[in-house]
Amino acid sequence: MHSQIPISGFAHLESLISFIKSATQTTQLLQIHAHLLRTSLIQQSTFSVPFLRRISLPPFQNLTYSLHIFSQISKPNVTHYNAMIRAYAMSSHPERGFYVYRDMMRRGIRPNPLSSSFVTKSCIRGSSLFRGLQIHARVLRDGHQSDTLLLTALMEFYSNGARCDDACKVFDEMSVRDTVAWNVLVSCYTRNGRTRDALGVFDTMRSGEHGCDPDDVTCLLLLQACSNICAFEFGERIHRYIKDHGYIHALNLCNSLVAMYSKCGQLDKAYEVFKQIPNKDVVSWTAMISGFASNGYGREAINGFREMERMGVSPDEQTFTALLSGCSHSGLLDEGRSIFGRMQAEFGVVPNVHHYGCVVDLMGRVGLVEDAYELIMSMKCKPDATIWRTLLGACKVHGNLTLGERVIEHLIELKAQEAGDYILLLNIYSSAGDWEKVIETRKFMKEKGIQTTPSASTIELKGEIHEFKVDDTSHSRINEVYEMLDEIQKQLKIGGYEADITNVGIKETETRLSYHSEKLAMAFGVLATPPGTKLRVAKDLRICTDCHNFAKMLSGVYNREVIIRDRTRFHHFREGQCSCNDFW
DNA sequence: ATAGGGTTAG
Repeated sequence: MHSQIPISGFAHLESLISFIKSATQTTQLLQIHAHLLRTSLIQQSTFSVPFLRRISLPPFQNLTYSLHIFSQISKPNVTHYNAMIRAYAMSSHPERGFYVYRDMMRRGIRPNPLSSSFVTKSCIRGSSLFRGLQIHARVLRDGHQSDTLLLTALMEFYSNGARCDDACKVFDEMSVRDTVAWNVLVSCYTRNGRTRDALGVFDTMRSGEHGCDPDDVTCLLLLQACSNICAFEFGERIHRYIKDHGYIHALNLCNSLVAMYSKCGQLDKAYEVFKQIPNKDVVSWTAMISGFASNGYGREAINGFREMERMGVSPDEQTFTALLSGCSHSGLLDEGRSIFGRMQAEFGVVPNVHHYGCVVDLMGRVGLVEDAYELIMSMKCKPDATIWRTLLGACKVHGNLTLGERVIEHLIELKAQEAGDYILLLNIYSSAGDWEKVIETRKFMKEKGIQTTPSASTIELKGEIHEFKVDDTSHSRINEVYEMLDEIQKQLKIGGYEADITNVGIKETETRLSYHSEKLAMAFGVLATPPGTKLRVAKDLRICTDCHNFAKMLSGVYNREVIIRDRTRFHHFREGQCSCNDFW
């Protein structure tokens, strides 16, 4: 035995507690356990609760042991129960926390706010909606609705179940809101697709009489939100806030800043932050490489990788995903293949679906669609829907009808076919002139009730985010936008633009042409900004050929730089050209 | 008296 347990006397009891709290080895725990049993101190929650805590939390997390201790306590009180609920909530059987909670009430022990807070956690981890609702009802009945920490847990619960409105309701009814509560609100908004509302919190949380200051976590969450919708100016504001509040030395925030600027198409800004990070880790390097890659600078991504090697930082899975995607976006076939080969041999990174996906994209891009198919079939890991979709996209570009049909079969087998897949197939048929199949597929889609989900595009103007969807008329200046769009179409026609009729997404509605959301966003940009202003649009799906042509023409005719970030990459339009070589 | 929270940084 390395250290001795304090034997007796009141003064020693305190050191016993600290001994429990600092125990790092199982032998120590067993020793303490024996002592607690011998002295019957185990019956006192002062000792048994810290002990339970110690063994149920990392590094031990020994649930069997926790249960054993719990059974040796003759009259467990609330705190004992709480410790057990918590242990279960954090275990791989979170739902058992609820059983303990119920058992506690059966024995006539009233749960306190802390019990409810832990059991809510167990519902979150176990995704048990109904039980969570029961707990909320009980919390209200027990009059615990003024406990900020408990209500925060309940917000998380609703946020986790995609019930954003309920989470907001809990938040609204909170009497005291601290920074953590606000952070949960931000996280709730971003996780449930309400990015603009998330950004709005940055200002609302500071105003009002009980205002809270955003902390490092808030900044991290908001930077993510900015990345999602290309909110560059907003991102800059947060960057300033980070500097002003002394968070600039936090590595996670710096890495997030690099990612945010990259995802807003501002590589220079990303690099500026990147080069000032003193202790760059894998994440920093990967963020930068990924920034180069998605903005179409495949060579720079590869150079970045070399530099990273020189600095002695070892790459991981995600570094290679970034690198390979850079190769595919820039059409660097040989480089991509070489990296793919070195990856496992030199760095011991086993290729995953994403890595294969990039190589498939790379091969598909240069027309090696059959080879890409063979590669997918030879994979050790199970092909996912995305990789099949990548190949389907390549089939569309190269007009490979038979392979396209085979790929759809695989998607059907995975039960993962989406509207977009059929749209691609439709496009393959229509560009091949096979109208019979077009009609057939359309009919099939209608029968199966496959509907196209309207995609959204956002554009930021003076820090304010404007969102557009197809046929969406909710924007306050929508009529002007449509007028402007008609005007632009007219101008572009003079320049030789023609709507791509092989594209199925465009249809006439009763009143006006139906435009893709990115066109609406661009038109709004032209309308609402002075001539020459750069337009930055973010889109949640991939841009289509027609909109791509439209943007190219617009950048020339209107002399505007346009940046569109779609689901997979950036398109920098300038003087009638696009930086990408995405087969358009 | 004892006891609690938010972030998969790429």
